[in-house]
Amino acid sequence: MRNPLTPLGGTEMEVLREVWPLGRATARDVHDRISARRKVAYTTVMTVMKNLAEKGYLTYETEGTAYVYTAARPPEEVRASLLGGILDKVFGGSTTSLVQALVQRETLSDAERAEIRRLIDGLDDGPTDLETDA
Amino acid sequence: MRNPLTPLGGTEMEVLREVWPLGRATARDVHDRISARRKVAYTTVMTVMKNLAEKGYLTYETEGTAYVYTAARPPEEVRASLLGGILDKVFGGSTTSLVQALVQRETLSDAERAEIRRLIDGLDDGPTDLETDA
DNA sequence: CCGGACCTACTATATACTTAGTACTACCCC
DNA sequence: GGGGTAGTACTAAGTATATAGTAGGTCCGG
Repeated sequence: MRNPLTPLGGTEMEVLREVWPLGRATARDVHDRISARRKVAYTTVMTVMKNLAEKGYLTYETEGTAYVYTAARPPEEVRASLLGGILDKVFGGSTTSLVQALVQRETLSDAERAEIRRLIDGLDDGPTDLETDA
Repeated sequence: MRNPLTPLGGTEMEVLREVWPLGRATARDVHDRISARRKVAYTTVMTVMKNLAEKGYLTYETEGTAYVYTAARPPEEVRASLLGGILDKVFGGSTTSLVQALVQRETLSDAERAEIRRLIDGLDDGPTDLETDA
């Protein structure tokens, strides 16, 4: 596809999201986890992970005969950049328009509302917020 | 691709976003507008619009020899559903996580902040139009 | 040292989306 | 009515992603 809406496909994202919490992960690790949800071949997971490495989302080192993968880019960055693409291509860059679509679909709890308010007001940005009303 | 992250590709979205503000649009209308930005064949636009009709995003009626397309689903619904997919597949369903990614990337103006606050609090004054539906 | 377990590499197929060319049709104007 | 204009249908090819099989290597235990 010469002009995708997102730089990653569904399975690629699915794999990434397994690797992230694991820190270090082999194809077997990821396959085990995904298999708990749906049927997928071990080699499929391998191929996807290799592709993700080629795209720069994962790096790997050999450990014995196996490859151990780790995230090459922080999850926050990947998610932010992906969402940025959606923001531009779907919402014409309008942040409020995006948020509107978000609330239109979701019923937010009071806690979520409060959390979101905190986020948009930038009260917790930066790495210097490890306390104060968490 | 058997498992895309979004139900629409980049060009499909681009076309949809031209049709929406037009209300009724022919392939020529859309082609003219997209051509102002980038080079694309008229027939390409035609094909994409036909595909969008097949997918249920557009309907058409003939007017003389030409097809006049209109949106089959309201833009808000399409955007909300697309974003919902992203929310689930990328952010694991966490709304706050998504908003975090949003603010991490964007610097929000005070007006936007206020507008977003209104939105999440469900007051929904209707579109205050910072963007006029792109 | 041989077999099984586990791993990668290579290969292949399917599907979706993008892009565009070519051919044919309808219509209008002179 | 012939030729240009504009439209659609049909066709096709390229690329990305998903999916998975097969072959071959390594290593460990008996």
